Parts: sequence; structure tokens; C-alpha cells
Amino acid sequence: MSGGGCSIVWFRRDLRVEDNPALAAGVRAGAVVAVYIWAPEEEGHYYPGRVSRWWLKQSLAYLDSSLRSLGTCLITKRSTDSVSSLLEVVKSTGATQLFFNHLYDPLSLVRDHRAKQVLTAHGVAVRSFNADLLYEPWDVNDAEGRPFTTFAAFWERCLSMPYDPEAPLLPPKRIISGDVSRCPSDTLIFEDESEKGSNALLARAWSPGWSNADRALTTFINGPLIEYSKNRRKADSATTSFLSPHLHFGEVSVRKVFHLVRIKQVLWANEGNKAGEESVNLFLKSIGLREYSRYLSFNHPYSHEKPLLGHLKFFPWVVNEGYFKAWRQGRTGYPLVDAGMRELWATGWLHDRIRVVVSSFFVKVLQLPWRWGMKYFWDTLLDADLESDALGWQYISGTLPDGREFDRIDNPQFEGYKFDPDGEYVRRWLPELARLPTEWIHHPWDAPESVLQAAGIELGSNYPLPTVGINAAKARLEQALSEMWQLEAASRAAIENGTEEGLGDSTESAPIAFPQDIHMEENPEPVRNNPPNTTRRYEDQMVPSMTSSLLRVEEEETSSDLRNLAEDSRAEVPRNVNINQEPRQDTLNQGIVHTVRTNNTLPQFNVAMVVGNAEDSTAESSSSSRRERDGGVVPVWSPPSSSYSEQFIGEENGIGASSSYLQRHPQSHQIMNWRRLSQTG
DNA sequence: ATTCTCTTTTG
DNA sequence: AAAAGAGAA
Repeated sequence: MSGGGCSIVWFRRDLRVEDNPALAAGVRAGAVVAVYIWAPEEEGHYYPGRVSRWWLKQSLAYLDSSLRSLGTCLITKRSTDSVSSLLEVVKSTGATQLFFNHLYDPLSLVRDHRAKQVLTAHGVAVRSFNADLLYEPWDVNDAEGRPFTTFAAFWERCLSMPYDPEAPLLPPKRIISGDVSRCPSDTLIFEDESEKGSNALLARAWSPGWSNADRALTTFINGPLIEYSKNRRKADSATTSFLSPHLHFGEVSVRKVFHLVRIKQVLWANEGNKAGEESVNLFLKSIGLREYSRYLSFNHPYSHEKPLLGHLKFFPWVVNEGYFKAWRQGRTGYPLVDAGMRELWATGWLHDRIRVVVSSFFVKVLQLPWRWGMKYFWDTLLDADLESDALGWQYISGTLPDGREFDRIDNPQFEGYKFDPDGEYVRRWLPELARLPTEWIHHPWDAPESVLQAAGIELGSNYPLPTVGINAAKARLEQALSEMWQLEAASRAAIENGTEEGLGDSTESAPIAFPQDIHMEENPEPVRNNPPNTTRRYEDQMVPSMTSSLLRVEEEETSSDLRNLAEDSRAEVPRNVNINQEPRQDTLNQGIVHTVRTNNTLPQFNVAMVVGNAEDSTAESSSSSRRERDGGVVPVWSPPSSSYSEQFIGEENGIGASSSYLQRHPQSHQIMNWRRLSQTG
């Protein structure tokens, strides 16, 4: 086919052979070298947690064997710098092209852009594709062409785009292997000795790998999907799709999920199956939230460390590592929260509802800094995903325009009876409460002494009393808010007087650091799903360490480099390049629709486009390639041009904030509420 | 029809 | 927590 050397297909979080545009492009172009580069130091703080690494290991092995059955193998490289490793692979294989699929987290955006620059400079043709989303972030804009800032509007737009998401690609029938005789694989180490025991148990519950993902998808769509809406509020039932870890690593493509679900949707709509339709809409909405997390991360690349709305800048967070520890250990004294936290630690999994419960408790009752909680989720979740993690915690913390109101405190006792009405979930994960009657199971502190005695519970020793009472939390929240207002007023006055510039900024832009030396007792035997009659005392509950033991010192440099880079640059400011589009000829089924879109002006916001290697593009378009529109485009960051805070937070005083995010949401509910509150308080 | 109450939803 | 919706009186 295309002359010259082979192409590298760079796998990242697209560990599948089906509907993988980068792989398809490589196969079309001739011989393929499939590469995975393990460079966790590049992730800085966000070195993947134990269970996430376990999954990755399995998934890579699976991908390797799939590739082998197709005629090639997966080359694995251990690296501290992905781009240099790519160059080495280029040198040792004589590759002339590089294909990969887009990622949207801030680190990847920077790294992938560099990869493109460096390899292009070395004469390698680089092309990248959309494999992770229904629509590229820069394709979804409001009527004025600006990115959406609320989920509902975003998702509505996605569902009414003038062209459908791409139909999934079939897996290649066979792959011609490039010459890898001079490109040996490194052995990748994903777990240390202390982790092996715990990891062994994960395999009982989960099967990573793309065809397992496929099976999970089919099972879900043909089974629980129709009941999704009815069952979604049960903390405990196995009615979710369980697709999130598969989706995180790209073992199954969202586009495939979307298409299969849509088929059901049409079917049920025809049958007039109301419940089915509602279920589909709800499930698609959760897919939409995943899309939105990428969208947000792309448009606001600091959303994993900075609040999108800056109005909490002066909030006096409770920096109390004791609270943090109690939360992690599942010893807050609120049964639903504790059950959730123990399930999380034991299994790496939590139902979405319970994620909301425990994180809301964290932010509103304990009033701990949300990034701690976010980091802990990152460290412990099997489906840990930076973009979703950030979206979730920002939503809970009320720093999104459409997030939860900040002064809303959810009461875990009431939520307990809502999501776990019979207390079964609590009994499973808190064996010490197993004998408590349902009447008291979600608020043992109210139970009569005789009841507690009969259940073998001694509050304060057996099971803790509430760490913070709900009423105390409410009081403290009010007080903290008025404190915040005072601080803000002071800061505003200072700025108006011109005496002070960066007071506020320094507060918020030096975010409260992660606790450094929280090393907990690591228990070699992981806590399993304890049968209710086991009498395990809470002291036995093990807790993971916050800082990964695998982090090395040299990494500090890497990560701080990256952080500096991140701090100085900001996303966007498009210099829009019109992209080379001839109307696509879709070999499958959507050719006509696409002409519409190609005539539309291309995105002018948020992303600078780089036209792909010209020679390559033409070669592609002359063949009947279906994904050529993605092929030439790599999202690119423009060089640093202004400080972060102007762009993303916007100074509340309005100075020079014409384009500020906050100003686009002047009616932000939080602020209204606080004004009211501070007058009374 | 109108108000009141209970339920559901809220990213 | 608050608002919107559904259903009852």
C-alpha cells in the first residue's frame, strides 16, 4: 500500500482491536508495530493506584494475545519519557508513520502535542484520531460557537448534532507485523510484592480485556439495561453496567456502546416501553457525563486541580488529617458512608450513588479539601479516571455552574434509608453493625442502649460515634461561609486600593497540599466481603497509603516540570487552521449527513488545529477512508500567554474578566445563597 | 379549577 | 436543600 516503512500504532487508553481508528489506519498503511509505553512518572501526582495498575496489566496481556492472533505482538517499553521512547522505536524499526488516538487529560494533551512535533521533525508522519468520544470536544459548541459550560446543554447538543457519531469499525482481519527484531520489549512491572496478594482477589470479580468488555456490554444491554431506571437507586444491586473500567482503558469503545444502546432505544420506543426508554435515556446520560468530563478537561485543563468557579477561593477548608483518615477507614460513624468507604477499599468499586454520598459527606460534613478526596478516589478506584474524577468532585463541591449547591448538606441517615432501605448494604460491609435492627441501622447513635447491647455494639469502641454531627456541620458551614465573605471583602478592598495584588491568588493557587506522610498500616490480607457473622473489629480495617510507595525521588523533578508547564500555559486560543476537508465518503452508512458537517465552518474555539502531513492526507483521502476527518487533526495547545486564573477562575471583582467563566454565570446559585447567608450570619 | 402534599430529580 | 412534577383533596 503506502510505500516506505512500517507504521507505529501507539496504544494508550485504547486497548482494543475493534473500533480502533489508529490501528485501522496502521493496518491500511501496511506493516504495523504496536507499542505501549509505560511512563508513569509522566503522570506526576497521578501515578495510577494499585487496582488500576492491576487492571492495566491484565488488559495489556490480553491485547498482546489478541494482536498475536492477528499476526503481530505488542511491544512494551518502560520509560520516563514517552516521546523519546517513540523515537527509539522509530529508529529500531524504521517506521515512517505514527498513529494514535486522542486523549484529553491535561498531561496527555501536552505530551501528545510534543510527540507530534518531535516526530514530525524527525520525518515521521503523525496522525491521530478520535476513538474515545462520540464527538470531539471542539466540535460541540453553542449557538455562538462557544463551548458549553453546563452539562444539560452540552448533552442536548450532543444528542442533536447534525451528524451521528461514527459507526464502530470492525477489528482487522489480520495485521502484517513490522520488523521488530531490533526492538525488544521491556518487561513492565505493575505491582510490587506487597500488592500481589491483594491483587489476586481482583481476578475473581473482574475480567479485563477487550472481548470481556464486549461481553460485559452485551450482557448489560440484553439484561439490566431495561431496568436501569428502576434499579439505579439501589446501592447494592448489580444493575449497573460495570463498564467503567473497561471504558477507562478503552477496551470497548463508547461509540459501540452508544450504537448498541440506541438500537434498543428504537426497539423499545416502537414497543411503547416507557420504562425501557427512560432507562436508555438515563444510561446514555451517564455516558454523556463521561463525554462531558473530557470536554471539561479539554476546555479547562486544570479542572483536576483548580475549581472551575473561583468563588470558594477563601473558603476555610478543614485541614484535618484525622478526619481524612476516619473517612478513608470507614470510621466516620455514619453507617452508609462507612460501608461505602470499606467497599471502596476492599474492592476498588463503588456504585455511583455511593460515590456521591461519600464525597458529599467529605466536602460538606467534614469540609475537607476536595482534592484530597479526589486523589483518594484516584488511588483506590478500579476505574480511576482523572477527568471523571475531577468532574465528580467539582460537581459535589459546588464549583461548577450546574453543580450541587454548596450550602446543601446531605444527611447520610436519610440517604441511607433511600439507597439502602433494608440496611443490607451496611450489614455486608460493616459486620460490627450486622445485628442492629433496620430501624436503627442508619443512625445507631439514636438507638436505645438496650438495642445496642443486644446487637453487640458499643459506640465509641466497637463502632465510632459520628465524627462530626450534622448540626455541627451545618453550623460550621455557615460560620465558614461568613468567614469566607469577610476574607473576600478584605481582598476586594485591598485590590481596589491598589495595595494588594495577589493575595487571593496566592491562597488558591497554592492549593492545600496532599498529606505527605500518611502511611497506614498495610494489611497483607485484603478485607473481603465479610459475611455478617464475622466479627472483625474495625481496627483490622486496612487503609492504603496516600503516597505511593513506588514513587521515586527523581520523579519529583519530572512532576514539577510538568506542573510548571501546566501552570504557565493555558488551553486554547485557537489559531484555527481550516482543515483540508473533502467531504468524507463514508464506506458504511453516513456519507450524506457528513457533507453537511464538512460544509459547516470548522471549530474556531478552544483548540488550534494542525494539519496533518499533507502527503499522508492525500494518500488517505484518495482511498475510501472513513476517518480521514480525524486523521489530520491533533489538538494543540498554544504557548503560554496569560495567567491561569484569569482564564479559568476569573476574578470576582470583575476586573478584566470580560471572558471569565464566572461572569458567564452571574446568577450562580451559590453566590445568591451566600449573600443571603452572610447577612443573617 | 385550585391548592395542598407527597415524590422525584438535580451533573 | 430546593425546585419541579404528580397526584390527591
